[in-house]
Amino acid sequence: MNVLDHLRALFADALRPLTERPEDYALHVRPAQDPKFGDYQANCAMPLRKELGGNPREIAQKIIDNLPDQSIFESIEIAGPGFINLCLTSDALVGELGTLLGSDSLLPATSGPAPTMVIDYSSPNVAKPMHVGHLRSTIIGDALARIHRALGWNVISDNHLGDWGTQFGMLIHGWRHYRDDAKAKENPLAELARLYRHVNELGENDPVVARAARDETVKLHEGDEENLALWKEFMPWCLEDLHRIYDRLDIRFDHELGESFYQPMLAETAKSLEEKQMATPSDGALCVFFPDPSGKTDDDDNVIQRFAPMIVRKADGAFTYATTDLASIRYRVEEFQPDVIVYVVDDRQSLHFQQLFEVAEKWGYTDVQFEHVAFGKITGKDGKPYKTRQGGTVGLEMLLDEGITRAKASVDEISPDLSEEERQQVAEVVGIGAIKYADLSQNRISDYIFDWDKMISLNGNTATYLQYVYARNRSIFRRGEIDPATFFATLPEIVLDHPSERALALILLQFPESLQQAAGDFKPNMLTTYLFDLANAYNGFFRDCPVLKAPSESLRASRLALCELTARTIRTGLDLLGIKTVERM
RNA sequence: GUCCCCGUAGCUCAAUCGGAUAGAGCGCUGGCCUCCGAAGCCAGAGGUUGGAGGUUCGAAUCCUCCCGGGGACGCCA
Repeated sequence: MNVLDHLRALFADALRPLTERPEDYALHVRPAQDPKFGDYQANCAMPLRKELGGNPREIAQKIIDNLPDQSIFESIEIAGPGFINLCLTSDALVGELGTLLGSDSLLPATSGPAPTMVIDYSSPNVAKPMHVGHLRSTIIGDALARIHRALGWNVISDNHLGDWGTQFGMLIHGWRHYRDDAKAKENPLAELARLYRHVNELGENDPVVARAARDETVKLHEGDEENLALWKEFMPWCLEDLHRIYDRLDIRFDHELGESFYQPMLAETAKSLEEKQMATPSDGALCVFFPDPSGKTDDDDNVIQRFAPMIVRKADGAFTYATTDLASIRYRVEEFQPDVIVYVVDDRQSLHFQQLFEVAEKWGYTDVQFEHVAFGKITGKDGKPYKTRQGGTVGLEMLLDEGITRAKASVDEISPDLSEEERQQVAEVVGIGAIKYADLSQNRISDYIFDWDKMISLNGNTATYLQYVYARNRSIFRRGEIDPATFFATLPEIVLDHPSERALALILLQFPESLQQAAGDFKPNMLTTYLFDLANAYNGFFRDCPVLKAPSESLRASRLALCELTARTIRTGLDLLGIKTVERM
């Protein structure tokens, strides 16, 4: 069981006679900020004083007296204005570690019905090369999906592809007029990419071409059979192209329901909004307005609007992405019955989502929680959007290649003893891991400065550092010629005599807490911070406590167990971030 | 003009619904390989958390105002 949850349950019981909201106050139990305060601290007495009055230290004492079971505590002390500092017994820690070591999973079994989450991320436009702008949504979304799954959620990941946009007009126009049959036959995907770039370039200088491409899009949307046939021909090639990149990133989706999927539902969506009198005609378009609830008017006697209107149908009859998003909400709710729908989309679309969620609620979707998980942009060291030296967009594929190339150069230099094949494998794991971790380790809301040297560095809070700690850990088992699977078939007794052993033990038990934190706030950096802290605690242990040369067989086995649990935790934690590990590097 | 996000060490960033003395990395200074991987570890210096008020036992965190940066704002998605 998760230690923190256990302590909170204990304190909730102790608080029950004192307040009507024991669970709320029990949330003030948390890991100690400083080891000198103990392992955990309960900060419930001070806020409770607001409700009960009196002296918070006396309240703290009452809480302690009410604790139903104090056997897991080495000490319980009241400090300062009423902090309750808790120190766990080594027996309690050892017991939990033993359970973990003997279990297949590092995570507590979940109880109760699993909540369902639909998570929408990545969402590139097909038929256009993916670029650096798609990176954050893809990586953060995938990590959040994995973390929630690990915590027992029923997670449905959905890639809301842009597969019905103007790029198809360009492709269709290009296919008709500039196609190279030989190339199209040999590699249709490459030919499509070439045609897209070609028409895009032509259109920038030639209004006639731009117009022709737009007309093809309109024909497609109107259901023109020939254009629809071409669309159906192109789509598998486009998807194949996307999946190749997702494979490299080790990312998969449960669904890829793009704009085209919802296209048949849009008219009905608009109609429903109109019937419910949520949307009204305005200047030929169909709009949802957001009047200020106060009913205040401006100088021209118009009711003040909180936002610009959401346009459901344009004056030319075309539907907008807002309509598509509403249709997708209806579909997702009916199809998956989610408790929450999460959108991992950049921060610039906050207003759109604010409007979308408000309209959805009004439309009747009140039993589902909506979350916009926003993030900032990727910039270069100059703080401007990340571009190539020539000022162009950085392709995602090239970015991955460069990460691997840079990692390969490091590995070649540092580990010449590994075979070329193994160095290449290591480079791929390190390169991709570095790119992902650099993104995930930062508070997602800030802009993030893309810096190759920093992300592949072995110093500091990087994937490479964690992978290195993991590999060093595994080398202990290799050097000792110990196979973990057979060695731990009989569980050794764990002893925590040295402070570094104890510190490592404590943090090992906090892995589930870090996941809950990361999941609760949709902040993967909570998990990266935990893994970095764990790696540092392990380094302290590794420095202070010889493992293979431990003074006794039993201590050796105990320390091997701590190594093994550390390795499992780092491996699992990185896996939940979508990052792989290698046994040697 | 309205609204949203951000402002923390020289630089890049953390900080668990408000908690004890605000923490890391880089860079800087010094120390550690007859010792399980030195791509490493340890120690040190470095702060008026943009500013001013307020709320309270307690504020980087909440409220108000101001300054600075970014972004969004009717027929693109």
